[in-house]
Amino acid sequence: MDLKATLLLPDPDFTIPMNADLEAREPEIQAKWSEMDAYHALLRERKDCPEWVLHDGPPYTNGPIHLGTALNKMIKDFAVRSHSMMGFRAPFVPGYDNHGLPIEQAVMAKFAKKGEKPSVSELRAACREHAAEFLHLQSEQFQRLGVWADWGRPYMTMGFRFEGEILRVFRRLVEKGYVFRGLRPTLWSPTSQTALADTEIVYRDVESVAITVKFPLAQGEALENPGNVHLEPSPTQLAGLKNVSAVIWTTTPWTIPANLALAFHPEATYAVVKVGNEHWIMADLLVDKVLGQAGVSGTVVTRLEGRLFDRVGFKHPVFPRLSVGLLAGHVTTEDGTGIVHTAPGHGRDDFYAGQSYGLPVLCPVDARGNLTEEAGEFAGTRYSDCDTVVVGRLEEVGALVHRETVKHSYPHAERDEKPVIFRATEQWFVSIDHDGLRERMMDEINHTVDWHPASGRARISGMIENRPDWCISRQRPWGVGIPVFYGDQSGVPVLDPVAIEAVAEAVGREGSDVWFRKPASELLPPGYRHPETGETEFRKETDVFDVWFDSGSTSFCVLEGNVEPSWKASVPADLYMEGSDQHRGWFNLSLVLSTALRGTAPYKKVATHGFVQDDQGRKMSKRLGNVVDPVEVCERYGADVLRSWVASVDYTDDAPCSEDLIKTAAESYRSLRNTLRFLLANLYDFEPGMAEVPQGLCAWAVEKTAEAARTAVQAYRDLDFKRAFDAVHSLAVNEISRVFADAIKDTMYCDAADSPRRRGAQAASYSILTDLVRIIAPILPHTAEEVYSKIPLSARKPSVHFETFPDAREPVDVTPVDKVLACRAKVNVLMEAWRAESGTKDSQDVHVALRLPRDDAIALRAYPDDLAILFRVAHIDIEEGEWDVRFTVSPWLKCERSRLRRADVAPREIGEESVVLSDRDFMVVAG
RNA sequence: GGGCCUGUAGCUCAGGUGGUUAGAGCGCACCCCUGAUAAGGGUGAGGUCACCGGUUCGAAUCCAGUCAGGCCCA
Repeated sequence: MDLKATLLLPDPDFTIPMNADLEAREPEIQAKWSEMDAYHALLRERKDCPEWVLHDGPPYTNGPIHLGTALNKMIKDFAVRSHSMMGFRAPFVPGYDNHGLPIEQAVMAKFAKKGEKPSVSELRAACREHAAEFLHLQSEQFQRLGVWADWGRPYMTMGFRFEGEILRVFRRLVEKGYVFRGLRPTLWSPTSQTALADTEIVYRDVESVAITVKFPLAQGEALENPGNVHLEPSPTQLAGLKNVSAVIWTTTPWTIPANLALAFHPEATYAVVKVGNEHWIMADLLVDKVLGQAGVSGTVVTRLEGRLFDRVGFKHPVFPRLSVGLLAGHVTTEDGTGIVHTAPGHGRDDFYAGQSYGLPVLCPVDARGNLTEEAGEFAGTRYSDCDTVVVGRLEEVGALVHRETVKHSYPHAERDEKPVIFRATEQWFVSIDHDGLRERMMDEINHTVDWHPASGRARISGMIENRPDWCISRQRPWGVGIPVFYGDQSGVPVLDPVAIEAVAEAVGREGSDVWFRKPASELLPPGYRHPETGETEFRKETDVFDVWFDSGSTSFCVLEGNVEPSWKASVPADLYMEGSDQHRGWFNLSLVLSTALRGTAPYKKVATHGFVQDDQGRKMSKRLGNVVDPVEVCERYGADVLRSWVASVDYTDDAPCSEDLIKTAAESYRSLRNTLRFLLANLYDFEPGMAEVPQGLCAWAVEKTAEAARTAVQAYRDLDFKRAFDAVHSLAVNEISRVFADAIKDTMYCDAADSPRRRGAQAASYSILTDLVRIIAPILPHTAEEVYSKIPLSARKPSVHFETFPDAREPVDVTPVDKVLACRAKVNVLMEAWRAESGTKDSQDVHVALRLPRDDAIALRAYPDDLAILFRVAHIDIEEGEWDVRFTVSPWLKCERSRLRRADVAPREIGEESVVLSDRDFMVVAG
């Protein structure tokens, strides 16, 4: 007879297919989600729940997504989905960062290709279009990853209302007195009279005049002290020495008139060299080189540490002015003299070094590159002519040690290939020390905000402690115009909240183009008068905001709901989650604006992730050909496989990825999927409530699942997705597949359909499956949904993602079964050896005579299920005593139906046929 | 050059307050099953815990340094 037909085998049509075919299946599932508007439906489902807000940091819309942006959005999705399943109402509004130089340059390149020179408004329109194009592409790509978010209403920094709200953030800063105008060195093109960004610079080799110059030690004469710097006495080592000078070297003689300081390295050793009747100070390591170039000889009189020159007064070689000694880390002893001529108006290092000593930003060079009145006797000289004028004067006063011509690389403007200069220009700043802002930020960092990993605190506090005032102005066209008017005659800026609000309204309505399009008279309230000068004619600021001002404002523009009411969420947000580079970026500037205006950080917790590398720890780059494209992975393997990869790495560190690692992730995904498939395949004739979970192995498996669920939920709470996934995967492989699934097969297939034992095993499978599917849902949302849709549930939500995690129950003591399994492992090792020796292939043919200590024997005897099934053998005898195992080949017949050897297996008559069956199988078949 | 971080089996990762033969999953090898079958089960081989010192009765674990890598800055 056809015994196979009498078996209750798993139904392959009922369960999920083994071949996941995710690349086709996932888009179908996603289509269902968008059909039911799952994101909003879930928020409605949780409308009375406590809120948990992850505020999205906006990616820049200058290209398609890459693995890094994908990883970022996926772990955010893990966090949002898991918190929703913890019972929170967890909205997620995705955002995009649209303004800024990279887009502008990409667009300029397009124009250049066509040989066109766009006007500002044409350029801005093209930038907007470019940003919108990639915004839409990124949105599609993020959705393909399975990320749930308010995709229909994302925030974008170029949105009209968003732009208007940025201006209101500025207005509030002005009201509180944080905004000021100051000088700062920028790369400046004297030929086109404009500031340039770093990326618009190319470096070319040029020949420059390099000079070595002496700055005499100040000897108490009356000198102008530009920053009113508190001076320290000169080092005792110099006492009694005559004609002492610090020696510097520079390739920009035109910056000598702007010199305000001499920078020493605190840890370098400096030598005092007697040359004739003079004493020259220079780095010890460079003495030979400097003297050699100058063509003089000298002897080292003494040596001293650089730190001793802190705040020591020197004298400008030409002007009756102090040049103060200061300490700076950027000083090197590799070239020059080890003492750096410092002109805060003409160099970045110089500027910051000067800032920390309170020096003014002296910039005696105008927009065309000519020296100004501030350069005293040099006024009117073109900067490039200083090579002769200034150098000649230095020679005259006897300050010039040496003059040479050097070849070195020097910045040039990309557009006209002409040299550029560092020149301090007027810029807008946000003061970091106004109203104790810096201390208040430090307080938030150290006492209020939670950092994950904990090292984030140290990292950002170092940056906040040392950060200079924030320069928020950029001399660019693609951004939000800084809403400042200048009196047409006086040039006095208007920082008036009323005027700013008027612009904010117009921009919120018509977009930031309006600032560039309309004259001041149409932007200001009718009859507006300059608050200070009373003027009625104005011109507009041409600078735009630093893009970090845009994105730093999101806690106001998005979370406060002023731009879009439905975005309104609790502030501070529960979590910000971005790459660790954002300690300097978004976390930093968001903190500045929020603490200044709101008095608190915008976040309760900050989590950071590392960067994606290849599997050899190298950066991903097109050149190395080691780039993994997330969209391509979705098409070839599926989003859930990519998400498995994410869950397999420690994202707080750099994450390795490669084709091989994706394949590994796919394997681990398949093993989990197969366990789900098996559990589900045996539920085709089951309904919840048919049976309770029986004691023994079933109760054990259910408890192991509950344990894994507890671990996973705690891990989700800790944002430790790897631990959550590991817990589930390890359970599915070790406990469920290897033990439980294997042991219930006989019951499932061979018992009568309604046997209590079979229904009990189904009840256990059902319980395990419904737990598992919820625990994996945040990481494998498509697979969870697919399985969930097929489970014969008593109460069904519209989606598995509307469920909550399994409730934590009291742990059940399953140590008796653990003990049995430990014995099983021990027996397996010995049996493996015996089988090899005896040539017995199948463990199902083996009788085991097991002698073991009392405790173990009790556990085995108390095991309520079939021990032989669990051990995959024909029979087990148990006696107490010293550990010993004997194996023999079973003398019993093999049941033709269940393929088990048992004592009761014998030939039976069924109709005309004789079939070898066990009692159980005979009963089932004979009915 | 500075700040922060990382370096444990072929791969991805675990290894509170230092203490028995350093663990897991994947991969690999061998074997079994062929009623989860482009599946499943059993067993096993793999590690100078980056390197070099130090503290200690004892260090993957603490300290100093070196090397390599990453992010940010200079």
